[in-house]
Amino acid sequence: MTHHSPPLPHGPVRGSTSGRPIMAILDLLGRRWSLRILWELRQGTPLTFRALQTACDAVSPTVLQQRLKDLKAAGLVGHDGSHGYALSPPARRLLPTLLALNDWAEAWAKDMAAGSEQEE
Amino acid sequence: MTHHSPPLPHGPVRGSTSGRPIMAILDLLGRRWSLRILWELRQGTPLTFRALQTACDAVSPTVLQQRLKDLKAAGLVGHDGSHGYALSPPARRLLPTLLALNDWAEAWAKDMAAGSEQEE
DNA sequence: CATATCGCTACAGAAAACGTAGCGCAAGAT
DNA sequence: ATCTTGCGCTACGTTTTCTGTAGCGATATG
Repeated sequence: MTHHSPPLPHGPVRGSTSGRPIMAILDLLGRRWSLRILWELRQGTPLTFRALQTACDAVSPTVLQQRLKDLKAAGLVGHDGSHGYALSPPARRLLPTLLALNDWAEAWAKDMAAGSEQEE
Repeated sequence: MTHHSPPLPHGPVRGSTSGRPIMAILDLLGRRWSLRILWELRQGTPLTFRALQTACDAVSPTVLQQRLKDLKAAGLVGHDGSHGYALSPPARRLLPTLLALNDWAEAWAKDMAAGSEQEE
């Protein structure tokens, strides 16, 4: 486990000392389950720790905890004690991009299916 | 190193057996350096293995090789022997989303800077 | 031949993720 | 008051992934 510093918009992150925000978010989202967590929270309704764990296919609580910590430090998720975890306002502004990714993925799947018609 | 199966649009991936394309891409992009590689290739000009390695802050060749293999299997990058690695047409359609992420990150950085004015 | 760069691999050590178990706490039911 | 249920979260040993460094064979150029 140990303590790594969670990536913040400025300041050095893995793979870049430039402090460019894109590098921080690329680092943060490039960790296992980060993107998935945002995806599962996209509906807007808060999810409890355990509900989130279930939604993420029984991800181990250790990583989920670590990731939520990272995402909280980055100001992307908040935890309302009585309701659960939810996206912060900045994170909600990321949703269109996430949905665009989903659309892209659908088209990509079709491409791949078409492109491998003769093989396998 | 061991061989995991790279995530493909359909078929089971880590954290989901549904075969939904979004799950596959969330898995693939949620691996270290995946997003960064796409980012560094965004300009369109092919990069050699070593140039890409340099661009990604001296990422170890083992992972870069592994990631390129995954991304190739997913049809996101191609390797023209004489020029280098470059984004495939489907991956190029992902670029607007990547640039949107960049824009979002800039705004996010401002949010964070403003939100932590009184602390630290 | 000597040099240089290419893509890529080997390998050992470090870090991250996994899976399982269970803690302390709070609210509801009996 | 006790029993139960679900909560957030932690411990800990195992497995997987990533890292860092070195260097291979191939190709090109002098």
